[in-house]
Amino acid sequence: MLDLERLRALNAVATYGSVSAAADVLHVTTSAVSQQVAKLERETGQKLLERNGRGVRLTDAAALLAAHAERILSMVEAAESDLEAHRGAVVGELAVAAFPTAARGLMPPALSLMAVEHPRLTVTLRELEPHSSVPLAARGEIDLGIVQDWFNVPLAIPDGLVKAPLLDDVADVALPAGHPLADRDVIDLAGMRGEAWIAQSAGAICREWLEHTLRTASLEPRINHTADEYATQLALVAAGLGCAVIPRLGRCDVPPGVRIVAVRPALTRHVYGVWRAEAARRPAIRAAVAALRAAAGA
Amino acid sequence: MLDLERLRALNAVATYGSVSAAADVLHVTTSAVSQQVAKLERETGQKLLERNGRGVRLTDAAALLAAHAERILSMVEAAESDLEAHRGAVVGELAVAAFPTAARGLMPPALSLMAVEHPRLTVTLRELEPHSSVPLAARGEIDLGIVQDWFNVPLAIPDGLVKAPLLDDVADVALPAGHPLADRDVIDLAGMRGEAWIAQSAGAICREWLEHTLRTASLEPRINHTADEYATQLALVAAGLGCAVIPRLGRCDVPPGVRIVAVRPALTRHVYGVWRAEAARRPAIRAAVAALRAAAGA
DNA sequence: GTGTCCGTGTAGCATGACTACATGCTGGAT
DNA sequence: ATCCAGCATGTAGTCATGCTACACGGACAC
Repeated sequence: MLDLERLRALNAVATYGSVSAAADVLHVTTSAVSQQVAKLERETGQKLLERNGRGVRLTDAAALLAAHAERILSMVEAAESDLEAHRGAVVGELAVAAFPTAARGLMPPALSLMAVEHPRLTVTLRELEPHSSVPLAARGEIDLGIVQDWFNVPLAIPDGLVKAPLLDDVADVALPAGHPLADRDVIDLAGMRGEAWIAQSAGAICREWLEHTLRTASLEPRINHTADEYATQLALVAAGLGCAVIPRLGRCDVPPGVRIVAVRPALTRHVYGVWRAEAARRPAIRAAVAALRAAAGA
Repeated sequence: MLDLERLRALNAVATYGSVSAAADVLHVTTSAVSQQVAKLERETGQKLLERNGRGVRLTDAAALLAAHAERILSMVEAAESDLEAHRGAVVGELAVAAFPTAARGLMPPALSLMAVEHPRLTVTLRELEPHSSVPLAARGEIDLGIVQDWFNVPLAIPDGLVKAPLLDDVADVALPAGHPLADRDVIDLAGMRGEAWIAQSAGAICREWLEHTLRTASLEPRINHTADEYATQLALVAAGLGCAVIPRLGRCDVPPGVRIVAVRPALTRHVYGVWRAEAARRPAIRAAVAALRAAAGA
């Protein structure tokens, strides 16, 4: 492997025309330059300098190598300045995971914003539930996790992760159009005693929250159908098979036969970002959080 | 000024994912790699590696610098290759790897030829399967790899490597002398339904090719003995334990009790050389390829 | 010839890169 | 909970390498 310092010596000789001028420029003695070029000759197996009167002349090989050296050295310099410019800049790669409704309701505008403001940052998105994304964030497999919890069921965040709120999202109740409460402007949960519910399957955060919330309101949860995707839940509601709680964030079009009614007091979930404490200073993460908040406010 | 060796260390860490893997590839201790990167951190004033579990992860700055390093190192290599091409003389060292039958059927005459025509070139040979030699060639640990694939199962060549065909080799079937088909001049595969086969162990290129070929001919591969060396396969055939596919290149003496029969259509494998694109102009490589082709034609 | 300029070779010193070994931390197995 | 293996980092010592200072030899000008 060629050595950069030697290439620099050769290039200086080529540029300034003599060993002594090159030595001046490089702030070393002529002897040092001479030795460097001599080593380059030994390494490449080719004669590079020939005596010419009181000075030296470059051989063809030396001219060729010096031309390469010129380009290589300028690339190295570009790398240095790029690295210097990077100090505090938003560049590189950022792996983000978001739960489904955030992935479609929050990420697209945030990604667009970042693409404009930080074109040198490559963001990759995975749709993951918090119980998957939190451990992945903890061990650094993703850089940023978009997670949620409900106001009355906080999500456990392990040590080493920090979180910051992004937005609060309100959920409404979806009722079949023919339901007695379907035309109200707002209802309260206590009025829903005895209803059949459609919810996520057991273990999902929203399911556990729903059960917990209903029990808190002294209603026994009766969940007779499960579907992880809200579009499916809405189709089940439209078929008159029960009620469902549908967050506003990332809500899809509501099919005919479904009425959306607000709940009092509001059912609120908190959406926030989590990332490794060690990575907290990464400009990319700060930029992503800023973009997510801007997208949430819009 | 950044140092090439340090960039190489960082790039190896980026490429191979850990300090210890990089140390292996660079043939130094982990301590050396760690110290090199630490110095790079001091020089650039930026953190490059952070601990991540038992390993390390690259910071954004490190990823950026590694990407630059990749390009710079490839330019340096191109400069070396160009300089060698300028000289035109075939001298120096050339590390070649060849799969077994090529190592004995193709390399000896090629090496003899090169010894005569290019006495100042020192060629060293390693016997390696393509799946070993291709990555070694990709990272420059060998200069030239002699690899093979079968006409119907092409070998994947990573970016940065170029290939050139050397010869096409035909394989025949080895049968026990008492086999009903043993006295044919030529047979076709479809006539071998139900035969027991002897082949390389699982994972070998020839083994996978045989299974693929038999399946293509609607024959279920029944491989009841495995042996990586053809001499062993032939001994098993001689003992009447099955049939085997034996290439002509590098074929050893056929023991008594074995008949070699051609197959129609011919079973053909392609043998070619692979080397790094950056080194393509090296006269040593061009000379080696020429010698290999001469040896193949002889 | 003599002096001056320039590049090369040699000796000695200082820097720095590598290895061997010890240490610290992590994650999985018992 | 404990032990163990894997990985990275830190330290001391050795060895290689680059530098300077200085001596030397060829080339041009007078």
